Amino acid sequence: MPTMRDVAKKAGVAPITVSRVINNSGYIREETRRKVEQAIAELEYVPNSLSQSLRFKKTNMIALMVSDITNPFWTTLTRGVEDACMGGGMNVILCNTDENAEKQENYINVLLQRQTDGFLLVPAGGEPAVVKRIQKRGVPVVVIDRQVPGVEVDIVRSDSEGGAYTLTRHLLERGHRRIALLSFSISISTARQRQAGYEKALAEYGVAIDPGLIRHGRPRGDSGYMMTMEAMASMNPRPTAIFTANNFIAIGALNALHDLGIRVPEEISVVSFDEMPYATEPFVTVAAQAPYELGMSAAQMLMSIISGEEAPGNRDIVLPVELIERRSVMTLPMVAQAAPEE
Amino acid sequence: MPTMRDVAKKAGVAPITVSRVINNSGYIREETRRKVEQAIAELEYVPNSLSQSLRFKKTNMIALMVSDITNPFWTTLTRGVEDACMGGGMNVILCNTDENAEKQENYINVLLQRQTDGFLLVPAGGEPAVVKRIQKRGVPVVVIDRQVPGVEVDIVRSDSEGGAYTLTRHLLERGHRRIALLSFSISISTARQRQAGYEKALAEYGVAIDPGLIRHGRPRGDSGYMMTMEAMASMNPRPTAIFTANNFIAIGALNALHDLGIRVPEEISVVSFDEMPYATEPFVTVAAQAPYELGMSAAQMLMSIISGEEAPGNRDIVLPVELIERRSVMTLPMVAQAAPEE
DNA sequence: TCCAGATGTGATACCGATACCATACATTGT
DNA sequence: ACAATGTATGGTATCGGTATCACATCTGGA
Repeated sequence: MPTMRDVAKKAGVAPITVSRVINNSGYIREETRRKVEQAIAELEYVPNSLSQSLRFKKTNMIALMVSDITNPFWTTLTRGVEDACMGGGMNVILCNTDENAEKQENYINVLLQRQTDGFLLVPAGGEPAVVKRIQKRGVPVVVIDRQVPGVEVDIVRSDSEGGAYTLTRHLLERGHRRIALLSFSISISTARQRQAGYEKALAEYGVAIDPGLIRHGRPRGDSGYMMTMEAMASMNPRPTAIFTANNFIAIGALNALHDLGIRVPEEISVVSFDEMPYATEPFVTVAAQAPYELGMSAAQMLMSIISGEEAPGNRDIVLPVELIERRSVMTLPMVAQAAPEE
Repeated sequence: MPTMRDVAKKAGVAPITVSRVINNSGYIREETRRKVEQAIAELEYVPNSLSQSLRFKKTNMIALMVSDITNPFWTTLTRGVEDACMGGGMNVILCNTDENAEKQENYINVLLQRQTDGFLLVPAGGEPAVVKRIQKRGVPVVVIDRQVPGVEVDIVRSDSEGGAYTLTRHLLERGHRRIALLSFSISISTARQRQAGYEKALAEYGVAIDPGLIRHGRPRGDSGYMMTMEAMASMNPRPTAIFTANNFIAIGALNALHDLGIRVPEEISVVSFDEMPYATEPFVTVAAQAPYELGMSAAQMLMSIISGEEAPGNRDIVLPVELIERRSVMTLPMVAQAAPEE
């Protein structure tokens, strides 16, 4: 690994002159530049950015911490972040927390030591302490997807409540009254907000909230499968529709229903939050977030905070969610249905 | 951001003493240790690993460059790499090349500048130059998934040829003779080897290879969709089975068949390389690779090369592929079939 | 002719942590 | 009593690149 000094020796100049050639700064005679460039080429010299980062106190790296790298929602978001950073000359360090606060803690420690310029954080565990710890070090943070209570921080997220409201209402309008909600831990704000949207729509239709129809597992396929199995066995009478709070729960639920021989939508309707891009045959009616745009705008905000263009604050950017109607919802025959209370 | 000097000043000692406390090296009086530890706690001091890396010429970072981060195959592999590195105290930088040689080149430049300790590379574009360039700098590389011609490098991959042979034979045994192969660019060695396995099985059954049944697109869903649409329109007579060379092509193909109203397996059989973990209802017979193990063993090999336990070489580790039989293959009625030429 | 400014190059110090050597005192053995 | 060793701490140089200041030499205008 040749260093700048090696190049300088070979070209017969001082190291600083090599630096000037590389950075095109200051005055350089044409002949000197030629000599230096030739030495660089011959040695295949590559500058060491560790020393540059040390000098400038700037690494041009930002960390993106997501909760589940196997979920296309997060990888699509990652693409948005990458594309936004590409332009800004920033590099993205992608970290997978697995919704595990301890893993998240470890990553943050390592990344702080590495002098990461900024954090894009999908906070695991819903603990405000993590965010505060980063902020205390003076490192910019933008939170993605979730709200964190009791911290002043910029957030970019989707309209969970609105999307859940729309989906639930979509079911209510088609005659459904017993709607199971298969969700994940309410320590995550999106789970709370999706439940709030569900309850708001039910309330508008004068339908009492039945806690027996609500389950909280984890946002993963196996959990969706188990919740569905359990729900179909224990919910009596059986719900006419299932609302799953994310894409992976939906996939698990569909697998469970298939294994139980319950047909969708003939015997039960299914709607879900999140798009399911890898479904072999997308047929589920969903409230689709815009993960790419989410990543893009969060990254842009973080970069402009890092560069000082914008001050850190407590912005709350909420991106809209789109209802995509497919074939997983059955309209029930009208039997003495209450009108909405509007 | 406090530095070691700040801590030293606060504790009334020299910086080197702080270093000794942190690293538990040399002799420290108990009282001095206490003072230093208190100063560290009060200032919330975090050591700067840039300077450590600069000093030790070791960053404890390895780069993992995969071709498509939205594909669960690669994210599962990534998990294997992460888990292997966790133990070795290594951090993983995940990069997504999108099968794009230029993007790959950029990442490698940045990572070389950042003094990355080693590379786990899924080479895009099949060019040996990339690998050589890294090796020339003395940075260890382990190639994953693909062979690179004309380079001495360690490789960890799956048995593409064997898996394709098994799948094709599975179809042949069930009476299929017109088998379409929907694959991706033969600049990628796995595409060549899967095609070789397909052709080997056909040859054993005395079936002539019909180039009209073979398509080369990209390993993505949209490409699978388009190839299938085109194939169904142009292949005459229509093949009785489709062999897709990876999971995303399979998903695209299934979507296309669904849109064309062609039922699987009643009207056409489908087999595929790679597991499809997010299928709502996994029913395709596949040759499943073991991506987690692939990542794990590649990472372990790289780490032992970095630590000097093993020397870099040209090992070729080939992991077996498992045939998982599901419901996407129909046994054809036996009409004057040639016996295999064994 | 002489000086202001442009042009071209180098020496030194610094970013933050630590290896190496030096120093100083305490303890032990002979 | 004194060397040998153990204990405890600090000064300095170093990793690789670059900002700052210093110092030449050259050019053009008064």
